[in-house]
Order: sequence, then structure tokens, then C-alpha cells
Amino acid sequence: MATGRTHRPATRSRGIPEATVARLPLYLRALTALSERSVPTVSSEELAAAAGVNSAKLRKDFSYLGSYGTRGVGYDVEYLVYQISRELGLTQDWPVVIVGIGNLGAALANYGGFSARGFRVAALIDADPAMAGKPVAGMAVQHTDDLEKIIEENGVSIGVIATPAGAAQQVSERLIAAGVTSILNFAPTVLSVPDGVDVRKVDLSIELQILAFHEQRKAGEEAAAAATEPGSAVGGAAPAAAVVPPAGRTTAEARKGGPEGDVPAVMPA
Amino acid sequence: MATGRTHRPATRSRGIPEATVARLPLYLRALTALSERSVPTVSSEELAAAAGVNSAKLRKDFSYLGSYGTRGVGYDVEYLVYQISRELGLTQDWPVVIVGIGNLGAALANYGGFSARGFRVAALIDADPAMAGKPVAGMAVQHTDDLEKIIEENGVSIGVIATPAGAAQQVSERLIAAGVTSILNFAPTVLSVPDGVDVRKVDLSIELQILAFHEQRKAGEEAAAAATEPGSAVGGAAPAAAVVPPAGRTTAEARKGGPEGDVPAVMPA
DNA sequence: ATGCCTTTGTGAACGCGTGCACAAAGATTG
DNA sequence: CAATCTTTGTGCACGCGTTCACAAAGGCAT
Ligand SMILES: NC(=O)c1ccc[n+]([C@@H]2O[C@H](COP(=O)([O-])OP(=O)(O)OC[C@H]3O[C@@H](n4cnc5c(N)ncnc54)[C@H](O)[C@@H]3O)[C@@H](O)[C@H]2O)c1
Ligand SMILES: NC(=O)c1ccc[n+]([C@@H]2O[C@H](COP(=O)([O-])OP(=O)(O)OC[C@H]3O[C@@H](n4cnc5c(N)ncnc54)[C@H](O)[C@@H]3O)[C@@H](O)[C@H]2O)c1
Repeated sequence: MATGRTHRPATRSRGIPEATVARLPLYLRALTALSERSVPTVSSEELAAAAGVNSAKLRKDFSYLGSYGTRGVGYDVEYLVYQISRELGLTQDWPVVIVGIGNLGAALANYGGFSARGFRVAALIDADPAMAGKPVAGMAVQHTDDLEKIIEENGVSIGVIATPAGAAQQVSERLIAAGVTSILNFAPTVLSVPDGVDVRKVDLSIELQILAFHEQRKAGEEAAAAATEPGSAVGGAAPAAAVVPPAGRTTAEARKGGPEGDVPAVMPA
Repeated sequence: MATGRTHRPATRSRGIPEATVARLPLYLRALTALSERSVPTVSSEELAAAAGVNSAKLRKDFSYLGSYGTRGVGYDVEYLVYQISRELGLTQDWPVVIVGIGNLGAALANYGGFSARGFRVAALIDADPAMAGKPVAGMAVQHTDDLEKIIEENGVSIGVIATPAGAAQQVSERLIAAGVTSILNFAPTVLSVPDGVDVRKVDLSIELQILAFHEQRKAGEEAAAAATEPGSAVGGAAPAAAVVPPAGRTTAEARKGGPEGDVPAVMPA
């Protein structure tokens, strides 16, 4: 069992770089919006702005798909929507199962954006016997006992895990054994999966911690800047819209109230 | 207004690479688990396995924080937990507001893992007057009218957006004007924010589409492999657990039923 | 105290992703 | 038909991130 290997620096798909693949859905979304407004063509500059990326990057991304643009004009919106959809495999229908119908799983089941583009919730699965048969998002929850049968009968290859962390590894193993080869994991655990299985994780806690890091850094920098510029320490030459951070907590001082102040309780031995 | 710039190839923090910052929460989680099992020290090899990364990468990551290990022994678990927590800014308390208490927002509010590490849900905000005052996760939902007041009074610098896509940009602007400088966005939109504001997005739909891409690729490769090996076209030397894809649609042929077959309806003009 | 064994910390090489800048392509206009 | 203008597609350089591989450091046994 490969322990790490959750991400795929593995098989560089079919020439299309992973970074590009990750942006295609973004382009597709922007293009779909344009399509709904009946915009016939769009330049790389406009589309890039809508998708929030650099226009050169966008053109390079599209170049991996082929030469679908017209110089001097731009890209045909409808045509590009189709090409990207096809490249992403959205021209076919992907049945998906959600395992773990708690707070999050139920929210996911109720989420409309799912079926919007090629994905169809084939079944909701939970281990709680009390949940079995209950309707969630207009669909009866099924028991974990039938997991394998459900996967096989529906030809499911994509599974979503929204169980508690402790159950995630075991659930993934059952899913994989039954034929699932792609997993979207919401549980805060590292899943060990065999080669050939793709796992993507969504981890709220990690995202928040990354934000906290930058938030702390901003506070620290501001404190440092205030120190260098003695006059404007409190309310001096505040820039335009005055985005004043909550309080002037300095980064350097996160000391505990304890006597040793800087180390927790245990020293490195 | 900076249009793109959602991600930060921007200010390379304080020497700590962004990629490393993104992994610190992963290490922290693994270390916390070890700490709860009262494991005193851990080697880079063991910890890397637990976090699902390469051990050399882990050591390099830690080297940005300083020399906290002991050669021949490993790292002191408690000490490292504290150092990473401090680096991520988790030794202080971060009040967070959730805007948009629908399916997802309510699930987030109910999520325990929030408060587990430094984050505290300070308020739940929704635009629906019918929601105002209603208790969700033991907390009364407040109306959007009071958004600015809530942010300021609680010193909130991190906001979570779980509104429909159409409202997200406007909500972000109000949050930012009120003092929020970090946003976690669950709505499927590109947010335009001024410099100095960090945005991270969680996009279920994009994750699924990326999985679909790889899924399609696997199916295509399998079909190609089967074609090269004529004997085992249908049920020949199937590997172990027989991971049979839904149907034998080849990647190359996603043609529509129409006459022109390959293009959607409109040609590039 | 000495030598052995384990594990860290990092120099160096490599590969991927990004963005600049421009030539080529095509539309458009006179 | 020729000139001009717009926009694509990409060669190229650069920087970041990953990984290898190893010397130095420290513990531990004898
Ligand atoms: N709620 C959130 O906003 C949120 C945010 C981020 C991450 N998460 C993570 O998502 C997961 C689910 O969160 P939640 O709030 O919905 O939890 P929850 O406790 O409300 O729901 C978990 C569900 O999984 C079911 N379950 C347990 N073991 C199972 C098994 N072996 N097979 C199938 N079903 C099983 C339970 O019966 C329950 O219905 C957790 O790992 C949590 O850490 C949740
Ligand atoms: N539910 C999911 O699993 C899921 C998954 C991925 C993404 N999303 C996205 O998350 C967002 C929320 O999804 P949901 O399923 O919870 O939707 P929802 O419709 O259930 O909830 C949206 C809530 O936002 C409130 N709201 C609307 N405009 C507002 C405003 N201007 N200010 C404050 N509140 C406002 C509404 O009153 C409602 O309570 C959507 O953008 C959706 O695309 C949801």
C-alpha cells in the first residue's frame, strides 16, 4: 500500500499539465456565463479577467488543447465551452455516491450545483441504521451494508466521503474495492490508497489555518511598520479606506502567561 | 481594483514558502495525534508517513522554521506542536463570521473542528429576515444589516462566505470595508478584492471536474491498453479486483448524434 | 573516551509553472 | 489587393518547489 502519494506528481496526464487541468473548470464557468448572455466570441484578455488569471497563462493553457482561437478576433464561446467540457469528460454522465450523510453530507446532497454539470448523485450512504430509508434531498438514504452493491449496479467511479475522520480510511477501502477510482475526501485525514486511485481533499481547517498564518503576518508587518514610523503609531496617515485591523497584537509576542515564556511545557529533552 | 490576484504569488511571506505554509497544518494534525498518544519524539520518516509527504520535504519545511530536531533522535512532539502552532498564529484566538446560513453555512456552523484550533465562530449572518434570531448550532442568526457592527465589535478579521454566487462579491466588499482581511469563499465565483486581502476558495464543483478529467483519462488508457492486447479485450487477464469502468466509451469518441459529429452546434464562425 | 549508528539539515540538480515579449496569422479597411 | 490593426500561439528565461544524496551532529554502547 502506497502510504503517501495522495497527490499526483504521478502520470503527467496526456500532455496537459495538472495546473492547467485545475484551471479548465474556471474557464468553463466563465465561458458558460458568457454563453448565457449570448456573447459570441471573447478575447483571451477578457476571458482571463473573468476567470481571474493572467491572459498569457490562459492562452498557454488553451494551446494544450489545440488551436481553437482566431487571431485578431478571439475564441468562439460555444465552441470553447464544448471543447473544454469534452476535455474534462463532462460530456458524459458521472454517477457519484456520497458516504456519510451528516451535517456536511446532507448539505452536499442538497447542493444543486452538483447535477448542473455532468454529475449525478446516484446514492446517499450512511452507517447509521436510523438514517436508512430517511429521505434527504428527495432521496432515500441507504445503509452501508449495501455499499458494494450500489457502486456496482450504478457503475459509480467517483465517491465523496463525508464521514468522521476515523471512518474515512475504511470507507475509502470499501469504495475502492467495489470499483471506485476517484475520491473527494472531506474528512480531515490522509487517505492511503493504491496506485491508480485519485484522491482530492477539501479541508476547511487547513484553509483557515493558512489564512491565520497570513493574517498574523499582516499584523506583524503592520506593527513593524508602525514602529519604524513613530508619528503614525496609532491613527496617523491612514491610507484611503482605512482598513484598520482589530488590534495591534504584535507577531513577536505570542508568549504564554507562564514563567518560561516561549516554550510550551516540555523542552526538547 | 485588482481583478485577478486571488492567489498569492505576491509577497513571499517571511522566508517561509507558501507551499510549506500549506503543509504545516498537515504536520500539526499528525503531531497532535501523536501527542494524544503521548509519543515523546518522532523521526522525519515517521512523521512524513503520517502526514503523507516525502521525508526530505518535511525536513526542508521544518528547516524554514529553525533547527528544532535532534540528530539521531528526531523531533520532540510537544515542542514541535507548539512551534508550528505559533508559526501559524494559532496561539491566539481568531474570531470568524459565517455569512449565508443555508445548507452549507449551517453545516459549517455545526462543525466542531472549527473551535478545535484557535478559531471561534463569533457570529452567523444571513440576509433572510426569516432567519434572523433563529438558533443554528446554539447561536442566534443575525441579519446582514448589522454586519459592519458585528465585525467591528468582535474584531473579526476572517470571514467565511457561504452565500449564493451572485451575492458573494457584494458580501466580500462589505466584509472588507468593515475590516476583514481574510476570506474563505465557498461560493463558485472569482472575488475581486484589493491588495492586502487574502482569499482562499473551496470549490466542490472544480474538484469534481478535476476528478472527472482523470477518470476519463484512466478509462481512455484502459481502452487503449485493451485494444493493443487483442486477446483480453473483454474479460481476458483482468487485474485482481477487476476495476471495470462504467462503459467502454473511448476518449476519442464523444461525438454527438448529429451529422457533423465533433462540434457542438455552432462553428467558430 | 572512542567508535558506531541513526537521523538531521542542506547544497545542488532538476523539472514544472509562470509571465514576458514578439512573430505570425487573420480580420478589416481603404 | 495592399496596408494596418488586433489578437493569438509560443519561444524563452526565470523562479519556485521537489528530491536526491551526503556531511555533520548527536546519542549510545562498549
Ligand atoms: N460540517 C462541516 O462543515 C465540515 C467542514 C469540514 C470538514 N468536515 C468533515 O466532514 C466530515 C463530516 O462532518 P459532519 O459535520 O457532517 O459530521 P456528522 O457527524 O454530522 O456526520 C457524519 C455522518 O457519517 C456517518 N458515518 C459514520 N461512520 C460511517 C461509516 N463508517 N460509513 C458511513 N457513514 C458513516 C454518521 O452516521 C453521520 O451521519 C467530518 O470528517 C468532518 O470533520 C465537516
Ligand atoms: N451546499 C453545498 O454542499 C455546497 C457545495 C459547494 C458550494 N456551495 C456553494 O455555497 C453557497 C451556499 O450554498 P447553500 O447550499 O448553503 O445555499 P443556500 O441557498 O442553502 O444558502 C444560501 C444562504 O445565503 C443567504 N444569503 C443570500 N444572499 C445573502 C446576502 N447577500 N448576505 C447574506 N446572506 C445571504 C440566503 O438567505 C441563504 O440562507 C453557494 O454559493 C453554493 O454554490 C454549496
